[in-house]
Amino acid sequence: MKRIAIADCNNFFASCERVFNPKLIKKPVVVLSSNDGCIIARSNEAKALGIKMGEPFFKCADLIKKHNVFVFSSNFSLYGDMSARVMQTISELATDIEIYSIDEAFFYMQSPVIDFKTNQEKLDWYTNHAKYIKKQVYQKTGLPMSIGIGPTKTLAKIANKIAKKFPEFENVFDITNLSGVASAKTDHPKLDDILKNIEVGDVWGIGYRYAEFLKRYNIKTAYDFKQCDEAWVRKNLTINGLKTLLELKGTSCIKLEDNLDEKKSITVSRLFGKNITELNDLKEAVSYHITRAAEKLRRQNMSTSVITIFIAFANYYDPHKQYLSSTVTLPIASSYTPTLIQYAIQCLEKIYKKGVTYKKAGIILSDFCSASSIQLNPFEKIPNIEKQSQAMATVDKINSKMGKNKLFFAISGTKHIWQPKLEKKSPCYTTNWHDILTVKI
DNA sequence: TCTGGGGTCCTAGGACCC
DNA sequence: TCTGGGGTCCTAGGACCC
Repeated sequence: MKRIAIADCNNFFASCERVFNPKLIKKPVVVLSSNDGCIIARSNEAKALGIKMGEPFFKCADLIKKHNVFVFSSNFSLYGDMSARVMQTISELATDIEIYSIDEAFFYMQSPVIDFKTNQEKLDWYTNHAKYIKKQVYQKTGLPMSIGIGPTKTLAKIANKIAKKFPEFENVFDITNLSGVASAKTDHPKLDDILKNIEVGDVWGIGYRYAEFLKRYNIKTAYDFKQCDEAWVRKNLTINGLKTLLELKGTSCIKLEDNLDEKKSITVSRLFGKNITELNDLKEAVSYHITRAAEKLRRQNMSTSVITIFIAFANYYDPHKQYLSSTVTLPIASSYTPTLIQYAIQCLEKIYKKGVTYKKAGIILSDFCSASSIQLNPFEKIPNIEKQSQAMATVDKINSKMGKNKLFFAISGTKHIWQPKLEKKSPCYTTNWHDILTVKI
């Protein structure tokens, strides 16, 4: 039978930095999120120092200084490029690859080998083949990876955790091959032992909220969850929770997907460099975000018919509401920046409250259709789509040649007092502070 | 005009993932 | 306890239609 494997690169961003800088080998390395925010990747050495994932940078600055940790600002063009090479290598050795994130891919494995003595597939084939893939990726990219194998995506994810945790497995673990006893059966006692040692919140699909909820019912481990009543899970954790439960029991419910590269929505949002209160400043920010999103949309050759805008309060004056949002459905799908800005501003005006401070604005485009098949609405004034797309193509061309936002819409303004802090405060930890690689995305 | 039942669409919010 | 940004999916409730 087919196995599902999940491969992911160990400490991906930190490992990418290392590939091009041998000085970093065996040294603690961290990578920061945009806006200097927080730690988003750590090498094993940095983990060993107790630096936590997602920790705000300023909180661990002392620790970083003390242990000469190498700090990098994130460089997404580099990571994207490395990712493409990793995925290319895997796809040459597997069928039906699903690129799940920048550093993870699911793929199927099917043993071509039959053991003639027992008339069964050779169980070790999966582990050996995964080790081969891992080796190839390392040879071609210099990036270390781990691979977990299971009968379902959820169990493969658990196998992947084990592959990472116990060095004796050399970063490859097949949960369908426990002590050489057969295959994809999931009532193997050893599997239950594994699940008893996995916290329920560490199961793929069970997040912080559900984990807290389940703990109130004394469901603490993956094994406890596996014993739950299906109807109860369906009722309290929605259909997705039920799928997770069934997957733990060995029934595959979450299939591999192919064209994940066609986005169904596009979000652009940023915290402001400083809090703002004025409607005009919000308009500038929203227009700017819409402009960026529309560029992405056109690159996908899509038009959108739903725009959502949201603004987040700087202060929690209402614990139940941290932001305001408004959604509009366009009568005719569009990718024409001025049209999208016009609708977005209408939304903004609807929700804006005077006398409140805001820390963030964002926009979401959704419900796409192909730019060439826009449904016209007989009751609307028909836009000259041909002309509009020519105009946008020209703007896009100029901006891609001359630099982002060289040509922009007046409403986006020029003051940009809302813009995020750009000064990448390089804490000069002298000897170990490296030039930040900042590449325009 | 509020009397039954059924369906769809939209919106807001909540959960999850990396 | 959300620290940043970008995604997907599900559900409840209201509006509206026949």
